[in-house]
Amino acid sequence: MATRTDAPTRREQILKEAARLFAERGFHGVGVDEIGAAVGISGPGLYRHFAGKDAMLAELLVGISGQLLTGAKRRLQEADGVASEAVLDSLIEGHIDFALDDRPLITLHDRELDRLRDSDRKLVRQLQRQYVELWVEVLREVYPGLAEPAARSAVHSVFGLLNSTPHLGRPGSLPGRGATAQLLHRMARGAFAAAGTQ
Amino acid sequence: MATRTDAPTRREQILKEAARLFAERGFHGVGVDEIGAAVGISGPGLYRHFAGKDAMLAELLVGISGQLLTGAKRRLQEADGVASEAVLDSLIEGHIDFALDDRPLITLHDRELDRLRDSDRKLVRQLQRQYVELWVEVLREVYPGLAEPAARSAVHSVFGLLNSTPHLGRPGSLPGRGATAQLLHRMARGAFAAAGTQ
DNA sequence: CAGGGAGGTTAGCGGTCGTTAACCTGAAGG
DNA sequence: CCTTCAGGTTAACGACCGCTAACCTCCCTG
Repeated sequence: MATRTDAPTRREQILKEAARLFAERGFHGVGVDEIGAAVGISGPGLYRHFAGKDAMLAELLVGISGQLLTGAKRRLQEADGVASEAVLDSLIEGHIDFALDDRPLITLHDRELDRLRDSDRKLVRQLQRQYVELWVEVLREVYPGLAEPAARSAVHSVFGLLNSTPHLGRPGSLPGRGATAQLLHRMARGAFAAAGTQ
Repeated sequence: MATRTDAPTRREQILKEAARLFAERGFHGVGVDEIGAAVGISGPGLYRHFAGKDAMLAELLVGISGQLLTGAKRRLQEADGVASEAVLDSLIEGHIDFALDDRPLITLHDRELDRLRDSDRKLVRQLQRQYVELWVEVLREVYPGLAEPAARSAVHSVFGLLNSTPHLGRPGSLPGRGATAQLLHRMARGAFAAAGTQ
């Protein structure tokens, strides 16, 4: 884990605030002036850092999809030779960490995809598909009887389950991050088990 | 089941098309001219049927929440004296039917709530909360060991699982409606079981 | 110390969008 | 047969929004 200690760049500040605002009010519901104000500059000032409002969304969505995929690939590589069950657990854990720590991004991820330029959307879709296929492979190792279409549906459904964290109330009304993560993990495994047996 | 056989009113046509468009491109991403064109009239023509664009969204969201709650109450009443397990199954079945048959509405339901006027949003939230509480009660009858906060989290998560249907590809690439419904049902039960035991 | 680029500012343009105004039309009712 | 009204139409207004233009001000560097 290469933890960042240096201060975030202006670009990163902007992306973070833009993600929050987009998640709260939707891409079209947020003006560039608001995004600028959130980082203490005027709206047009943003154009020193991004080609346009679309470019911010694109960078966010490509970034999320890429991060998820990269993280999953790393987990798979690290767990070479390990039991499939443990790999599946590792994938679930990674996704939960992401869902709990980057709620706005998780929200955007499946909500504003259609607002992207064609080329960006295709890229994001491709990354997402790879991520799903990776899960499907591991899942079918754990449950060999599971047909591929059913496995894909099961993976999408568990993503829906894990990505429900934004609906779980503000962080604080929850029983605590650890307990929530454990609950989600158990439920995901339970859902997969129910999909894979019978 | 009081199946409608008469032709849909103009209002209903508009609501249906508006729901589809809002789900596809977001509330702010759709213009009134487009909604009008979808039912064969001009944009301003809509104002003979609705006070404004906001009013369409409000009616959609209030309608969804009300329908879900009403359906759930009916199911609970019909199943008086029946085992809690069967009641839970009935709730799940009802929610799945809704998610599979009214995908655009399911999408809107948790996506565009913040675009509502304060009073409408409060109403929708109240209906949603009642719906959740109803599930929580039944769930805790089936799994008495489950604490209330955990039960609420579990219910929200299972909603996320069931509401993932829009991500499962167009209806046709699926293994068939019946099979999909069964898979979702099994996974929901599996997730609840995992939440409720240990 | 000159100069140049990075990173701001404000003013304003062009387009879009929700909404209103004014007008039209066909069918129903007395 | 005249009236009324539900349900349309087009034109246009005002607001907002993304983006560009033009300008300013540090700070770094040769």
